[in-house]
Formats: sequence, structure tokens, C-alpha cells
Amino acid sequence: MSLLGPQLSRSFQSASPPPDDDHDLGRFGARMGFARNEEIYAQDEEADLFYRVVSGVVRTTHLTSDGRRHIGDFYYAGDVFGLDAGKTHRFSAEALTDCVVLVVRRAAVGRAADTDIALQRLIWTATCRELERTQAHLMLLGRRSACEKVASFLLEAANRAGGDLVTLPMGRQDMADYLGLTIETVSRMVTQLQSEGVVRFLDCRSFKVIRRPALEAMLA
Amino acid sequence: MSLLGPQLSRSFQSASPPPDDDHDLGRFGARMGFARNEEIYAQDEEADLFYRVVSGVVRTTHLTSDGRRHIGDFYYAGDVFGLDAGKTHRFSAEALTDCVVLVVRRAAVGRAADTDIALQRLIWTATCRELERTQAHLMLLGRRSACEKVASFLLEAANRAGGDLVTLPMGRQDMADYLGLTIETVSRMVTQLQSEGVVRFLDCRSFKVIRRPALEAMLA
DNA sequence: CGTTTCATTGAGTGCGATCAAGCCGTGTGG
DNA sequence: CCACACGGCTTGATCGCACTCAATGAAACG
Repeated sequence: MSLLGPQLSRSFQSASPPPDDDHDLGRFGARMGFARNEEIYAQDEEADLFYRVVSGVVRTTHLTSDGRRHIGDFYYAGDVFGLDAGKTHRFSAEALTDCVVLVVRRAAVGRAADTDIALQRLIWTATCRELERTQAHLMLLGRRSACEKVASFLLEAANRAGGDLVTLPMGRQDMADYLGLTIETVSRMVTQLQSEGVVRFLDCRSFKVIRRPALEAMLA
Repeated sequence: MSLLGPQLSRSFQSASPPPDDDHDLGRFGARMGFARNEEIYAQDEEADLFYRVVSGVVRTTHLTSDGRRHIGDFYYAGDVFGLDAGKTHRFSAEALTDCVVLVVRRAAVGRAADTDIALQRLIWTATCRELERTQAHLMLLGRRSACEKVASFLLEAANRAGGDLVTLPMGRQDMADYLGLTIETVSRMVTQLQSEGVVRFLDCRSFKVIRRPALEAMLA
């Protein structure tokens, strides 16, 4: 981490604030690469950095003391993560695939960011987006059947992929831990949706949306 | 709402930023009273205001198109709410009891808040707190039994009350919609926890914590 | 080729939902 | 004062969905 220190502190002295939410974070942080399944930060680790995915996919997970695993979210290129924190991270973050992330010093928000309003607004915007996604996730877990959960998961994956041919970066266990189901139930629902002609799986990681309206109807 | 306009725009010109998160929002907004069950804002309503509870309790609810109701959270005196929004509120907010809230114009965050960093930080802090609570709620709904859900609900109510004698502001249906259970299951778990000697209900709204360790052990 | 890991399928169980009474505190009117 | 209705809570009986346990299948890897 000492590698990051000088670079980050220099970049925060920048005097010309970028105009908008969509401005490039590149000049603020350092790029780091992570191998598949490598840990980016740990649960309960102090939260002095946050991150943006450059390439690859990241998942955040939470382990409870009785051994149950819960997945907070999946982050794709462009997504900001690591804001799930008071003083320490409630989740750990792991590289789901090989990936590259941009690392930004978070302490700047608490102290130095008074001098950089654009950065502060970027962080707030990202936090809002995170909150929205978490709330949507909440309603998914709260009052939906296993079939509806899996259907909406696949639909969102399709929306992210921007087409009807989707390759999932995660396996069944990750889907299960995200949806609050067991791996067996996920598998059964996938099979069921396929037998209903809603989706068609080519292999266990990639599928085609056949009847999108049917999928959308399940979100209620 | 035009009542608020002048007052708010004036207050945002304030030159002396308060030192910290806990500073008084009073000078920013207008007080409004709401009667029990009165709506404070509606689901899908445009989100140009946010709120702080002065007295009483507020709940946020979401209705799905198939009629299921979900409660986002309960807000007590001092809590900020109404940040659950992109362009529009995903939840509606209702007065659970008679209450008074402070109303603050939200648009200032997007435009004028460049001139008031303390306000911006207050909002970000509140958003973070909301995110934390939502994530905790998420893990509660995801992988916990009905008994654990009710136990942790009662424990949090006790923590909020700051003692072992608690009066709940909400009824069983609200508890059920918050925990993703039916009213019957909530009732059964309450009865069970009581028969285990963990809590003791005086009437259906107020109870005493008898064995706090047992309650805490259920959070895993 | 064996080993390991992950996904699928099957059989049986249990937890929480559903449906249906009953209970109790509160309010209302005779 | 009692009779009655009403809403919120509790309790009981039953059902079905998702979990558990177990076996099999299918890739990936050394």
C-alpha cells in the first residue's frame, strides 16, 4: 500500500475540478491488478480506500459467525465499490474474475475533500447508486419466490450485458448467496425456466433470453 | 411548498459552516406536523426534499404491483430520511405516530450546495448511514430464520429505547412487512421467545428484555 | 487416467405461508 | 350498564415451497 501513498497524495492536490459525475477518476488513483479469487479488501478491515472497476468483475461478500455467506453485490467495469463502510468494511471484496481496479484514497473525503467538491459529489453519487441497488436487492430478498429471484437475476444480467446473449461471470454458489437460496434451488429454477422456454442455457455459464416479456412479467 | 422556497434559499447562503455531522439542521428547513398514518411523500413522487424527524416515528413503505407491501425502515427523532431516491422516491413515507419533521430542499445538493460543504457532508453522512442500515437489513432478510428475524428486531428496538423496557411504536403487520414474514409468524415467534423466557410482553406493544444474552446470541 | 470441483437431479423433511377460528381491548349505541 | 361490532392479535390445522441429504453427471486439471 505504501506504493500508493505518494501517487495518491499528489493527485489530490489537483486544482481544477472536473465538471461532472462522469468525469474521469483516473487522475485520482492508482491502477491495481487482482487475480481471480484474490481478496481486494477484507471484512472488518479499516476503510480508507475506495475503488472503481476498470476491467473484470468484483463481488462483495459477508461471512456471518455461523458460517453463512452472503453476497452484497457484483461490480462491473465502471462501477464504484468499497463505500460499504462506517469505520470498517462490512463486506470483503474479491476479484470474481481477473480484474483491474482503480484505487482511491478515501480519507480525502473526510478531510481534504473540502478542496475538491467534484470528487465529493462523485462519491455521494456513487453512494446513492449503491443505496438504490441495495434497496432493490432488499425487495428481491424480502417477498419473492425462488423462481422470481432467479428470473430477475437473469434479467438483470441480460440488461447489463446489453443483449439477449449473456455469459455469467459467477457460478451457481455465488448466485445462491446473492439471492438467499441454496445452490440446488438455483439449479432447479434455472432448469424450470429453461423448460418453460423462457431462457436457453448453452452451458452452465451462458444463456440466451428467449421470451423476455415472460421474464419481465416475473418481477411483478 | 412555496412556503419553503424563500426560507430555504436564504438559509443556503449561510457563510459559516457548522463544524460537524451533528450540527443543527434547523436553520435549513421548515418544521411540518403530520398526523398518524398521514403520508409525508408518495412512492414515485419526485424527490426534491429530504427530511429529519424531530419527534414521533416515520416508516417508509414500498408497494409492489402485485400488492405486496414492504417496509424499508423506521425513523426516530434525529434520523434523516427521504434520501431513498434517484429522480423519484422508491418508497413512500408515512407518519407511524403523530410526528413533526424538518423539511429541507434537496435540489440544493445538486446545484447550490457547492457553496455549503458542511450541508453536503451531512447529506453524504446520512446517506452512508442509510446504506449501512439497508445492508444490515439485507443480511437479516437473506439468511435468517423467522425466529432470528424477530429476535433481532426486538433487540434493536431495545437498543434504540436505551433500556430493557420497550414500547414498540408499530403493530404486528408493520413488523411482518419489515421482516419479510406474515403477521401470524411474527406472532408465533413472539410467543415462542416469551415462552423461552427471553422477553416478557406486558401488552402487545410493550415488552421487557429478560435475557439479553440469549437475544444477542440469535444474531449469530 | 484419476482427482477435484461444480452443476444437476432425486427423495424426504421442515419451516413458514395459508386458511380459518377464536380472543381481547376498544368504541358505540341502546 | 350491557350488547354488539370492529380491528388487531393469537392460535390451530394443513399445505407447499425451499432446504437437506445423497447420488450422479460433467468439466477442468494435473
